[in-house]
Amino acid sequence: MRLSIGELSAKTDCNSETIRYYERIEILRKPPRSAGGHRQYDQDAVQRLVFVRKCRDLGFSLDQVRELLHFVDGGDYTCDEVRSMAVGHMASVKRKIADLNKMKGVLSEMVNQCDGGQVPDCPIIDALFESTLR
Amino acid sequence: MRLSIGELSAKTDCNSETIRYYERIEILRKPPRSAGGHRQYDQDAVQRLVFVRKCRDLGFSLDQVRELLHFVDGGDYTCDEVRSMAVGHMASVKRKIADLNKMKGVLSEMVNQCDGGQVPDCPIIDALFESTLR
DNA sequence: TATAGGACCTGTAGTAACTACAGGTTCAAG
DNA sequence: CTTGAACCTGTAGTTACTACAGGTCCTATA
Repeated sequence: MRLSIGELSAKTDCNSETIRYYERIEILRKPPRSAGGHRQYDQDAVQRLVFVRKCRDLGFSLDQVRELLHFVDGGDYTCDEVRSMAVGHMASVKRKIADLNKMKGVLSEMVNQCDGGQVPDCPIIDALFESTLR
Repeated sequence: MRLSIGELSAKTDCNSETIRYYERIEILRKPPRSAGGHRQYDQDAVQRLVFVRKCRDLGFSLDQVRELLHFVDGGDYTCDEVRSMAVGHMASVKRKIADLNKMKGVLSEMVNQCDGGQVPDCPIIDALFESTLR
């Protein structure tokens, strides 16, 4: 059974503009069209888009997704290759978490300095003016 | 003592293109110019840029920075206002951390499923094809 | 003082990953 | 057969920079 772009959109929780965008940048394949030019998707297209969205949800870039799809499409990948991409990505996720934790620490320290009164002179602003970056 | 854009750049670890960009979008003030048209910065400009960079390092958006600078410039702010911005921002940092931790969890689970051998069929890829998003 | 070459100038375009139109066509229900 | 929702293409906007191209200025050295 063929799906319109709107139906695919609903099924994958990915909006139609984004689907067309993915097609344009060759993440998704060009689907067949109806007589009037409307896109018609099959089950494989659903699978592929689910794959893409899941990768995106996990923070992979579209370039990384393209690479993963290339593995899948070619069928010529080894578990090793995929695993090392995943491990590398995990490392970058960990770095981001560490950075954000550092931010959180500084922010909470700043907020704690501040009693939140009505005085027009704020320890948070003062802290932001200090030139000791990080 | 007047600083050239390159000197300001070195002092604040913010590259010259970015400084000009900040001026264009009215985060930094237009500095006076030399006879030949080169920008000349003073100590206040250094302070202001340090403030901006520190905010950015803490993850504030440029719009938020603009708002904070508006407080500072006007002098008509209360600690309450600033504090509530900081608290709001901290909440969004916490959300990001939570999201990334979720990603990390899923990634590490996927990676653990995989022994990283040479077989061309990978549990990570399989997991990415599963339609259960999040 | 002439000159070389680094630093500076403006303006535009590119990046990532979408999103939001405008202006037009097709589809499907009544 | 009509109507209006869904679809089509193509372009431009978003964030926070970065990277030129093509030209001008500044300053240290000969």
